[in-house]
Amino acid sequence: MDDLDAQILRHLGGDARLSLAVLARRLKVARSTVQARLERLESTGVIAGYTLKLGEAARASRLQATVLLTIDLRIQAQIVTRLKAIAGVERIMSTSGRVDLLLQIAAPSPVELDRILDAVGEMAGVRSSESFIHLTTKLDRTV
Amino acid sequence: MDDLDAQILRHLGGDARLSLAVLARRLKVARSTVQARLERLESTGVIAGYTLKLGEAARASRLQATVLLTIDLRIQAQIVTRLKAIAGVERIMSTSGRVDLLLQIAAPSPVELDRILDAVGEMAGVRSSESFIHLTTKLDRTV
DNA sequence: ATGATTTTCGTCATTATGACGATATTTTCG
DNA sequence: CGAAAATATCGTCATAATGACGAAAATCAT
Repeated sequence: MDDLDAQILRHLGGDARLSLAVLARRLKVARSTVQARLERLESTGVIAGYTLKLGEAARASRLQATVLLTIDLRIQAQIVTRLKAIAGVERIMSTSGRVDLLLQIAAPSPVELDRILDAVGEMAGVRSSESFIHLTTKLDRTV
Repeated sequence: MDDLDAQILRHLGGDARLSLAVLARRLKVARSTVQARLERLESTGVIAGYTLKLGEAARASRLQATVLLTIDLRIQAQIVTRLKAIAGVERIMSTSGRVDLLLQIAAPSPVELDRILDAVGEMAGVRSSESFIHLTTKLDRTV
């Protein structure tokens, strides 16, 4: 993970569909160098994959929410497994702090979001849940 | 936004570096059709961009945190502007619920993370802040 | 220093891209 | 309904990018 790797990550973080050839010209190295570097970054698990960022036009039909959960930690693994089985659950993180798990949820409609939030809140082992519905995204420069 | 568009989004969501040609073969339409569709999805703002997902190998050297803020809503715009100026702030969302803003923060070290959290917490107009440091990512199928 | 290992480079055959005119399909409205 | 207009899809060029791989350069260990 030297400077060249970092630059590759930064450029692809900005536009993951950049061609190897263009990237190589920008970084002023041979195309095959970038190709080798990228293969290594992928195979060593530095890069987990490539995805797209939806714009406002698409987010309009997508309600999102963040949920804080405190749970019975003895059955955390079980809870995580059951959360994964819910389609709208997009991210699950364990945290240090007042809560144990942090979820990010997406649903196509308020009704559906409500259904998911209920399902999560009433799951066995979930002691408390608090949810925050996303209104507008003011910034998103997620890597 | 018909079914073909949705399929294009789904495939590129899974792997944003798929070539147009491969994508077209998978969807069994002409490559130029996918090309035209994709150009439209991009120009109409359905797709905001393409980015990469970092794997555990890269996340190891990246501390992340979620922060809940209640603020003086009269100067929300100003606060958002100042938050954007902080390098580690990756996402800012306004929310309905007990808090006003939800931040996602990333830093290369605990010291740096602490510095950012302090800077945010002591910002003028911020009434209260609560932060949750991410320990492990149990699931990430963010679109 | 020198042999081993890793990294970078150049190049070939194959495949993908951008551009665009030609069909086909859908929409509009008399 | 049915013809004109507008969209969408397709096929096909010339150009560019990719994957593969051997050769040259740089780095590392002893």
